[in-house]
Amino acid sequence: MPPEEGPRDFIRDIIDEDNRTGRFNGRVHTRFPPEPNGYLHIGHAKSICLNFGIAADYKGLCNLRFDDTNPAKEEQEYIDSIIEDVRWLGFDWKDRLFYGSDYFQQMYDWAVQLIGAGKAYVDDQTADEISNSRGTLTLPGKESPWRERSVEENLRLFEEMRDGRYENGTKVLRARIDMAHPNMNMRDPVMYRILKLPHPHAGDRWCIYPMYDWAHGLEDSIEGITHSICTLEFEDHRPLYDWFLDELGVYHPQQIEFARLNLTYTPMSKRVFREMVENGTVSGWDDPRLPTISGMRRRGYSPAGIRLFARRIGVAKVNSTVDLDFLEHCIREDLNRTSPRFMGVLRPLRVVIENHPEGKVEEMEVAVNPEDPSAGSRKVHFTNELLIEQEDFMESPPRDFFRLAPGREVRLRGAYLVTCREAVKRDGRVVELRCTLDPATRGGNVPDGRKVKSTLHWVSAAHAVGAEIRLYENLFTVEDPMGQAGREYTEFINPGSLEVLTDCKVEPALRALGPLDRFQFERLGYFCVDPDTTAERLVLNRTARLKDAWARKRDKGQGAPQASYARLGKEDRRSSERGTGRSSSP
RNA sequence: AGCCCCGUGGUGUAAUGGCUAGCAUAAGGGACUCUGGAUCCCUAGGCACCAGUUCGACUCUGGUCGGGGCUACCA
Repeated sequence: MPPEEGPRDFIRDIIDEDNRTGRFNGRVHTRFPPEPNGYLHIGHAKSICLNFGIAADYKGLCNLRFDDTNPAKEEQEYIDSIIEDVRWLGFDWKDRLFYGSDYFQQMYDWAVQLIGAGKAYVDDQTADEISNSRGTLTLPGKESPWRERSVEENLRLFEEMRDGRYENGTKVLRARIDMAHPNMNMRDPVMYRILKLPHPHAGDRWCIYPMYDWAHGLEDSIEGITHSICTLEFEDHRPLYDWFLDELGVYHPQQIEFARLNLTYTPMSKRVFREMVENGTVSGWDDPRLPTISGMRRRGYSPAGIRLFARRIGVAKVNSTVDLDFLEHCIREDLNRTSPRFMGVLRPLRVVIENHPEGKVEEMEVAVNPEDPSAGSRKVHFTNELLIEQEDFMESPPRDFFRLAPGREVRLRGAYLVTCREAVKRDGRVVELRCTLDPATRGGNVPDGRKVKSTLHWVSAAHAVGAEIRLYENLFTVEDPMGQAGREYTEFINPGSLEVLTDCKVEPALRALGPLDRFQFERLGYFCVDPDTTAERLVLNRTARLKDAWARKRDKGQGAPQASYARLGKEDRRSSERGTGRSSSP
C-alpha cells in the first residue's frame, strides 16, 4: 500500500500523544473485527481503511479478526466473503487472520478467575426477569436473588453450564458490578449465555458463548492491540471494556470511538440489505445497486476509488451524512485516470455516409486513454454505415444544442468531420441520417482549423457487437429513507433503479475483456463487464455517468432544478418521452 | 428523567491560545479541449448562542440552545 496520506484526525492525535508518552512503547497495532453475520458494506470500508491506514501510516500492524461469538447468526459464507472483500480493497493482514472463537478457552479461564474473585456469578433468572430487573434509564435495577451465591457454587455451576448440563436460557454468567449504575451497561452485564449450537469456526466444542462486551476487550488484549477503534454506539460500553481488563489485570488497549459513515440515499444496515435480497428488491448481496463491497465491485467501483473516498471523508465524532455524489466523484476521479476508453452506443441511430464507398473499411487510430499516453492506441473500424446515439441528434435543436442536426457539422471521434444532409423519417420518427464526410479531416483532424462544436461517439454497424447494458440509479427516492417519520423505507424504493438496455452496440474490442474489467465509454460514463457475460451475450454495467453539462443545462431549462444528472435519470426518461424509441425492456 | 458524546460554508473536514479561519465537494461564472469529460482560473458561502479567563479564544472554563447514543441471553 502506498502511504496515501490524509488530513489529520483526532484518532491520529491520540496515537501521537501515546507515542510521545511511550504508553505502548511506540507500537501501533489496530484490528478490523467484523462479525461474520452479513456482507461488508461501504461503512465497513471506512473502518477498514481507517484501521489498516493507521497501521500503515505508523508502520504498525492491523489484524483481521472475526468477532465470532454468536453462532446463531454467523456463517462460513460470510467469513469467506469478508476475507475476499478486505483483500479486494487492497489490504494485507499477512499471517494475522484471527478468530475470537480461538480464544474461548482463555476467556473461559478468565471468567473462572473473575468468579473466584467474587466478581461474577451464575444467574438462574430468565431473560425476561433479567430484563425487567435491570431498571430504567432513571431508575436503578434490582439485584438478582442469585447474586450472593458462594464462589464455590458459582464455579461448579459455571463448569456445569460449559459441560452442557443446562438448557438454553436457563442460566447465564453475569459480572457482579452495580445494579444501580447510571450506565446501564454496568448493571451486572451478562458475560456468557448457553447456546447449544455448532459454531462455524469452533465446531461443537462449546455450548456456552461469550457476549460481545466480555469477549471484545479480551480479544484485543490477547492480540496486543494498542488502539481498539470502534463506532460511537460503543462509547457507553468503554467503562465496561475497561472494567473487565482492569479486574483481570491484563494488558489493556485503548478503545476509541468514531462516527460511522452515513450516505444520502443509502441505508447502511445489514437488516435492510437482507430484506431487500430476500424479497427480491435486489438480485443478491452483490447487486450493483447495493453499497456492499461485493455490490460496488460488481458495479465497477475500484478499490483505489473507495480508498480515496474513505481518506477524503476523514474521521470524527460528529454524526454526519456524506453526499452520495461525493462517493461517485471519488470513483470517477480514479476511473478517469485508469480506464481504457471505448465507444459504445446505448440507443443506436443509423447513419449512412453517402460519400464513403460501401464495403470500404478504414482503420482509425484512437487513444486508449487520453489521460495516460502510455496506454497507447487502439484501432476502430470506419465504414459507410455507422451507429450513433439517438440523443446526439435533434431535428430542430435549441441554440445551445451542439450536436448533430440537419445541416450541422460535427466530428466523429477519431474519424472524420461529417455533415448531416438529411434525416430520414418513418412514422414521424427519425430512423436514419444521411451524412457526408470531409475527406480532408481523416483522423478527426481539421487542417483548415475550422471549429466544430462537438465530437460524437460512434461504431461501425457492420463491426459493432450487441450488448446488454444495465443502467443503475439510486435505490431510493429520498436522501434518508430510514428517517421518514411514520413511514417505511420500502415506500421510497426507486422503481427505476435498474434499467436494462438490450440493443446496445459496442466496439468489438470489448469482447476481449474479462469479468469485472472496468472501462469508459467515451462521453457516456464508466462501465464494467458483468459476470453474467457469456460467449453469446455481453453484459455491461454502468458504474457512473460522466458529468454531463448539456444534460444539466437542458434539465435546468426545463425547470427541473432538483434533477441531478447523477440521480434521477432525466436524460433517459426524456429521450423515451421524445419518442425516439427506447430500446429497453424493463 | 439519569448517564455518555457532539456542534466550523449546502455537504464532508482542517486549525491544538497568535498571519486574512485552510482543503475537498457541491453551486455560479470564465478559459481550454478531438469526450458538453478531464484540466485550469475566478466568485459567493462558515466558527450555534451568552458570559468568563487572556494582551489575544474556533481553540480554555461555565451556562444556554440544538443534535446523537444508551434500558438484547445482538455486535
